Amino acid sequence: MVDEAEVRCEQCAIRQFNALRAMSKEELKKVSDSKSIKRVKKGETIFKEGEKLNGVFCIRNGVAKLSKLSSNGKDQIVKLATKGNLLGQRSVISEESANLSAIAVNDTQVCFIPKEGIMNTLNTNPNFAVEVLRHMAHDLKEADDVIINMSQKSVKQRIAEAFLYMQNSFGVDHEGFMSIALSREEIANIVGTATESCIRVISEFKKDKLIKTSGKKIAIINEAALRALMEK
Amino acid sequence: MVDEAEVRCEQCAIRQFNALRAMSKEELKKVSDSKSIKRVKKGETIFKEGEKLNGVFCIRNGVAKLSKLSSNGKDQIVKLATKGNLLGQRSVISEESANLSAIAVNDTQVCFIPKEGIMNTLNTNPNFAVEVLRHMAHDLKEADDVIINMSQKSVKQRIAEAFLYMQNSFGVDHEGFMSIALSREEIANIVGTATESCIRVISEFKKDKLIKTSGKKIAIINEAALRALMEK
DNA sequence: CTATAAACATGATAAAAGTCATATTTTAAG
DNA sequence: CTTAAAATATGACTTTTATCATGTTTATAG
Repeated sequence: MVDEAEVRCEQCAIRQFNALRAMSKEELKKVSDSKSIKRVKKGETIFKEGEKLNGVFCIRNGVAKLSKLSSNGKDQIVKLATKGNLLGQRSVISEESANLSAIAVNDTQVCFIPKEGIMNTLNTNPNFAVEVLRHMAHDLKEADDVIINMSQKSVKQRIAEAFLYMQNSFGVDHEGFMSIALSREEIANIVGTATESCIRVISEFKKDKLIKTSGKKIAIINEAALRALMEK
Repeated sequence: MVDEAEVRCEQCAIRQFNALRAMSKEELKKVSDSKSIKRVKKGETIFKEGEKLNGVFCIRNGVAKLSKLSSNGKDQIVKLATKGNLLGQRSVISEESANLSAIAVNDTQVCFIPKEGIMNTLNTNPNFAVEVLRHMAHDLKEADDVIINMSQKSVKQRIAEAFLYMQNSFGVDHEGFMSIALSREEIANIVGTATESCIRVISEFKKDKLIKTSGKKIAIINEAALRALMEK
């Protein structure tokens, strides 16, 4: 990770996507003074599970995966985070070490915000606290839904859902390929299956003309069918 | 559900287990004036997924299951809630309809607290907001861990873990049987498997002398082995 | 550009889990 | 107490998914 300092939070449009929008001008100024920007290259770690975090990370651009090592030695990706998402909030608030690791999926810029600015504002500005709460409530709902999917849907359905989610969250390029390009192994780690199983399903989807691929890039070509398959 | 009113929140020891502990005397008084106590019999619904909630439910005693219907028609139990847990918080805060249903696992008493008391306090008392946040952060961590278990562990491991969790959270009676007695189907719905598969694993656990049963009641007789199996 | 590793792909097989059928036991209603 | 319904149990079989082996393609370092 490389440090630098260039943009002021007050001018930063990205904060509209997260709870920082509820901070006052003065609070934001303090945060901005204390923050630092870091460049994280693809595959580099932003923080590791078990680590004590001294602040939160706001993603300026790029995508990070939040994952945890299971006792069977496999990594499970719990969530993909992108522009505007705050990482490490949960750990800072509950004053526990990080439950998940955050690793850059592609080259990424993050702002590191020391926890003091966050905690002080939390304890004095109810608007901010409620806004953080709203985001956490949303995350919790999403997590509950992932539990349902993991336990009740087949690997094929989960991969279909993952593709629809990725397309919806990260968009497509001019040729229709999804902007986010994950390895087969990463996709397997999102849906919680073996890499080979994941590859097999992708091959099947290609054969059935639900998707097409070009290297790591994937394009959905029959969204309706993929959606039907997902819902079964 | 039957309504009544008898106990004051100010005198209620249960609030020490949840975010209401961070309310001031006056705030608590208001909540207490507006709350109502309801008795919910085993199997009765406290609220259903999709319902708009006008407040939160604080469990006085008994156990409730929080579940959601999957598109394949099966119920997935996401969480068991017991004395002191607040239900419906997430929906009230994010002003969305309930994502989960809450159903009494045994005869239960809950206090219904209209959302106004909660939201007003949230918007004016940062201590309370932070306390709610802390609880939600904890729930989120738990949910993430459930995702890992669901995707990476076998049915046998998940059932072993469920038993250890149940014993730890709800305790045992004088004969060593767990105080909470779930049906095989409910256990299956917690670990996300077919009822028959769940029954088979329980039979195997009995044969291997890891547990013993008496009707619905289950007692762990070899915790160490169960724990080893869970971690694999 | 070439060597080497990593990622992708696919077959063969095994293991895990689901489904369907059918008893047996337990529980609850009358 | 009896009877019907629900829950538990188990066998037989199918489907899904994991694992291991091996080949092919694609990326990357030098």
